[in-house]
Amino acid sequence: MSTARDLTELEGCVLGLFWERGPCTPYAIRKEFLASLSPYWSGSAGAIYPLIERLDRRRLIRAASGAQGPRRSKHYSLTPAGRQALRRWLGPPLTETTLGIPPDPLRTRMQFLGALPHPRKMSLLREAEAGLRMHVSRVEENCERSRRAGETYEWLIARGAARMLRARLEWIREVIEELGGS
Amino acid sequence: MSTARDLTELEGCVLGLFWERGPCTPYAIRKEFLASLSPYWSGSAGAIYPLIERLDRRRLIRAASGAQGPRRSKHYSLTPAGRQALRRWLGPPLTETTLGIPPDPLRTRMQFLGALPHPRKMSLLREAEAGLRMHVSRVEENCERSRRAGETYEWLIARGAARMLRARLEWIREVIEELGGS
DNA sequence: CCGCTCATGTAACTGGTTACATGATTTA
DNA sequence: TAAATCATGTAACCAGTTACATGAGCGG
Repeated sequence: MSTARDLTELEGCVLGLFWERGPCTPYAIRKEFLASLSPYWSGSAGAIYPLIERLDRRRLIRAASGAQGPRRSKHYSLTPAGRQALRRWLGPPLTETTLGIPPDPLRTRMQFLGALPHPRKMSLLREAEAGLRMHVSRVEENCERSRRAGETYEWLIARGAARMLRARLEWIREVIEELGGS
Repeated sequence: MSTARDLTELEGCVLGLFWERGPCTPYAIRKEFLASLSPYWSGSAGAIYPLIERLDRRRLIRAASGAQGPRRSKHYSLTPAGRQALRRWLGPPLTETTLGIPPDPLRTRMQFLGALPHPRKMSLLREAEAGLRMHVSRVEENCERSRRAGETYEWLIARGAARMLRARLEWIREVIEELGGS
């Protein structure tokens, strides 16, 4: 039963954050996204606040009854239904969208590389390599930091991101090698 | 000059396809997306047709003047402005969004794995491993096929996807190893 | 007390999804 | 010729973006 509309990535993620940190304010959630290293999570106010309201209306979170911190900020926390929705969102089962080839705007662009004159093509590739190298090192620092701090999950996540970035970097090098003399 | 609104990923990609294949019908473009191995590209009619119209209105493509194939299908082709827009979209420069940590719904979920009871957690991980393995082998076949056919770009793209999937697979194994005992 | 940033919101827009509709062509 | 599927669309909806607004609290 319960065809209660599936959660979006952002919704699932917000529920997850409420689970992770217990009662907290919308802004605390929002900051999490603002601080994210991935540009995918914008944390724009126009996304978060209406979303919180939605979750509230669906009784997946509720304004924490107990007295809260300093002043006038509404704290929300996960309801049992919310916890269940979170688990459902996590899976199993995992969907095709979760497991399949993830989108990658860089890869997409590479497909049409031939539309650029050779010099520009090469400078694009060099820029990509440099940028990726920078991102890799930044994420790997992060990785190291959370490992030292013993935050297992954070560490695993950062590691996943690092592996992905490194795969992209090695791939770009392969592309350069392949197209270098064309 | 020309603050002509940036192209979306889908728009850029469609221009790229017109570049790749020359004059063709909206449906031919659409089929390309429908055939994609990545679930990210849905190829829904409601996305493609209005988009084609948009590109037409912006003079980035135009209905091919010459006589076309069999009957009553409008062929479009890239205009010079369209070609330029494509190159601009490709870069350089590359944006943060293009180079930064790409979104990965699987990685996102892993962050909240702790919300699942241990057995369910493990079965989720096993499902992920199995699914990824399947995807990897499927994409690697593709890779091999295009290598044999000598389609350099297709091959590079497939290779990028394969590397990404393999990175995810290895990562999931690492997660399993790390969490296996608890 | 003045101004800055915090925290919460909202209105307008936009690109993409879902689901349906419709003629044209092919196939059984 | 009847049924299927090709090819093109469209209407309603929806989540997220951009840009603006606002009051509360705090630091000079």
